[in-house]
Amino acid sequence: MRPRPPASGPAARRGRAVRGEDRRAEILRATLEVIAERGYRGASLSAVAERVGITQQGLLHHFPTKEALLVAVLEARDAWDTGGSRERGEPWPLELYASLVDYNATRPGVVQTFSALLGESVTEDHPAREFFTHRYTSVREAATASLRAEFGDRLPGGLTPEEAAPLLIAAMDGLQYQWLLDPGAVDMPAAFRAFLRLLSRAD
Amino acid sequence: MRPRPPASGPAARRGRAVRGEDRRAEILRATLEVIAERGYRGASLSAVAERVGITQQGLLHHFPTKEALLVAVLEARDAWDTGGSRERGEPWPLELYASLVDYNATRPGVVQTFSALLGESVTEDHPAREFFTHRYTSVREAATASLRAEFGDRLPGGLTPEEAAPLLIAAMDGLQYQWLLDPGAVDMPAAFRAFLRLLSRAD
DNA sequence: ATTATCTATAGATCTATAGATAATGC
DNA sequence: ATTATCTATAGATCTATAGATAATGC
Repeated sequence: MRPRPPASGPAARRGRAVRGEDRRAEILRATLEVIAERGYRGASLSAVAERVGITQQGLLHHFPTKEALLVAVLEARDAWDTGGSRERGEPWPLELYASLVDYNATRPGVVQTFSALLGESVTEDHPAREFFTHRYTSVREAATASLRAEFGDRLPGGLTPEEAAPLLIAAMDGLQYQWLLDPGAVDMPAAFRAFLRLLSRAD
Repeated sequence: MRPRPPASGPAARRGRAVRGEDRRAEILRATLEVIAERGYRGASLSAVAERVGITQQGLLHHFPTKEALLVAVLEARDAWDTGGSRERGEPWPLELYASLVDYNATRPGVVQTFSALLGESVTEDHPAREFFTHRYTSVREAATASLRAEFGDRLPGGLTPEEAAPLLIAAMDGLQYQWLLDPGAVDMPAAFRAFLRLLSRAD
């Protein structure tokens, strides 16, 4: 993110060129929307451009290829959940994971974009594959550190932090799919807190 | 599945027409492969046909549309994991879920097909969406029954079977993504058994 | 006679390039 | 002068339909 001139009112007024950074931000937002609706492979540049109000060729002025656009989306969203934003610094307390799930329950669009991309990323040569592979390595490490800070080398349930961390992440991701498919059938935040109780319970 | 004539040796000999049921089975197998590699939206009829050794138009003789092909794949695979095969009858013992995860760890292709479809299914108007929605309802019910059979109305960890069931499914699915992205980093069967210990441990 | 498969092709897309025109900032 | 955007278009696909030909089963 480079510095940019002070905001000059609502961008993208029809028929007027918009400064690069503003336009880029608009495009990234529109891309997130379209990916949520159709996935990356199903997201056409035209659909994104239409939502921004420019032509597909105009869009390619800002991002030279479709893949570059996806990479930019992933970088701009490097803070996806517990992913990038917390590489360094203190480990999150477990309560913060629960808060994150609460927050996600209020923004199905973002969760849907993330879940659609994660699903696609396991297919061959998918441009988000490496991103997600690295992200999960980093997220598991972060969760391990959180669990160790909370419980030391052995959780009340008997697992080590290294054993519990992938499960904590899996529970978050897996619940998201169930919730997206049938929001009325799964109380995602409650289920995740139940999982945390399971981990924490001294009993 | 209708009855079919006894198998007449390796099907699909080049330049020879193959009987309907055999050909259909070949096509479904090839479709599973291509979906694993490219997802459903990325899977072209030509790619499937090429793998079977016929033309794309020849494929459409057996399945009139691409969507009909996907539906047939889903129906043929209605036994996906704990999905369809166990609608009725005795609930599975928990150990059988662990065995299923062990088994899945030996067939990444099937897991990848499933995971790619699940990911796509949360996008709009995806033809597998309804299938997965129903499947998860059924799988949660099955898991609830298993947990109740094993522990009664309260698990050792303090949860009810209804609370624990979505977590059990989420753990399976979530671990699959982590494992597919980085098989060396996640011991999927061990992690899942750790989750079951967490649920079961009386302590 | 029916089933399987092929060739030909329509009609929609899709990504990307080339080059012209318009708007903006110095 | 640079940036943003457009029109035109190439070249690849993609799904699906129409109709011809070949193989199979009765």
